[in-house]
Amino acid sequence: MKFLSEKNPDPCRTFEIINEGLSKKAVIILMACCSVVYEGRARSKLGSGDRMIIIKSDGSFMIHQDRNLDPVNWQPPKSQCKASLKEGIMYLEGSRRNPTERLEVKIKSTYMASYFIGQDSKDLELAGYEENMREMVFENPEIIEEGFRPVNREYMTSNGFIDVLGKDKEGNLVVLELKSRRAGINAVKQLKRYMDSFSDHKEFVRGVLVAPSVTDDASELLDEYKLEFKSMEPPREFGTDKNLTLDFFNGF
Amino acid sequence: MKFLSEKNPDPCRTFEIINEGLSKKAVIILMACCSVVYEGRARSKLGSGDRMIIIKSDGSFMIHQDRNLDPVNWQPPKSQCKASLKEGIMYLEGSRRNPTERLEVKIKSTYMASYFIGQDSKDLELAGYEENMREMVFENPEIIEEGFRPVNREYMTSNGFIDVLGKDKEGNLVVLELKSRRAGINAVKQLKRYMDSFSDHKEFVRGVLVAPSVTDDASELLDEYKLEFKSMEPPREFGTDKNLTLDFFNGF
DNA sequence: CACTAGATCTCGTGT
DNA sequence: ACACGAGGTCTAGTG
Repeated sequence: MKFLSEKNPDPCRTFEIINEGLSKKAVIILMACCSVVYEGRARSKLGSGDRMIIIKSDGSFMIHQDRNLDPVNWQPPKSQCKASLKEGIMYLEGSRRNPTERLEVKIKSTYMASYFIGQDSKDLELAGYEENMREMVFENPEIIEEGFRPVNREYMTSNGFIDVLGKDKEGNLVVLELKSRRAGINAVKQLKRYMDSFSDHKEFVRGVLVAPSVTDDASELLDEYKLEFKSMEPPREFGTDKNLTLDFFNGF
Repeated sequence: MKFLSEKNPDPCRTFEIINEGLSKKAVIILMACCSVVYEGRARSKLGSGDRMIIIKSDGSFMIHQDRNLDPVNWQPPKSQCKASLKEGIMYLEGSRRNPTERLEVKIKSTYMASYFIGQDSKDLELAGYEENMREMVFENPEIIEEGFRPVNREYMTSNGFIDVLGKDKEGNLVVLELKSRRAGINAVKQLKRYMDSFSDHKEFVRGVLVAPSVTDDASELLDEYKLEFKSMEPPREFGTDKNLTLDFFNGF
């Protein structure tokens, strides 16, 4: 990895380092005392304080305080970033169109200015999502109940897409609503709305909420609507190489 | 601001710097080649690559790649973070309970290790939200229409909270659904659901979607449901000092 | 380009 | 602690 890092650079030198980093498509990291204004989808201002400023090579621009996961101000990937020096003071501007928005950072003093050019080709492999549950239901329908057969995934109704539409062993239509986390009343209402789009259907239609667990009020609402609940955890195997899961915390 | 930053520290020195930063409740920043595994609400693994690792003083823990706004792996505020050295290799672990989850980072090599102890007491001031619209409607009801009087905010129905419930000059109940941005069909459906909870009401009830604009399909749906639309921009004044908005981009 | 729906959403707020 | 709603949500996937 190529990188440059300097401590307590003056505004002029900070300006140089940032421009060098921008032209090299590096990841830029500043620790600085700064104030921020934003105008675009909303509008915000942030008074003076010590923060971390990050500009990534894809145009992502973030200002992080010493608290919270989320940046206090930011600009999404592909935004234009440029530095400027006015009357000896450094400004950073991130802007984009569609929607039009602008972020301006006034740098009072810089404690550290750095940029990094590294290698990172690997993407995250993930498991434990609703999508994985859907796959599992199609691969092994019996986990819903004996005789269950999935028919459609992402079945379109006037009230949105049904996660899984299937039939039980009696031939009744079954609407599945999948949630990878504990389901609340909104999940039940969502399922109910899907059920409503079958209100003109002649035969009986079952609705089943499939999730690891439900909240108490959601459970009551299920009873009220005569809907069912099936407890299921989202599968946690990685797609490609199942052996990876055997020594998950050792062999990485 | 107090800080320490070293280039290319060996694993042992990296270990020291991180422990120093943790004990001082500093913000720690590492640039390192690392691999990551996560297990908790979901499960993930990330192969080797150059990344930025941030540990904030509130326990927030993030691994950022050179792309995207969001960290590729993370642990929320208040999680426990500790470093360890096994057979000359540095590991970072972030963990918490409720839900139980664990993030482990294996550090192959460190390009830079730093920690910072700064001052930042300022919080973000925001404007341009639904809440501000609601305030505006209560302070100046005539902007909805002549004779309009707000009665309740956050009025509870079986289908959720109504943004603003009021009466028009004829005494008819009026349900307002506020959106700070262009409203789509979901906003109309939401308003429709609120209207449904008044279906047993004897008198006529009006439903008005209040937003800067609506999408075409939302407009059609409004007609179909016999609901109204009132164009309104969210206010963009800051709560405390309205003068701030006059020279928004100058006086910061 | 828009629109949809999920997320280790995060974050605040109310109970 | 839990549940719920809003977000400058972000992000990936379709049409």
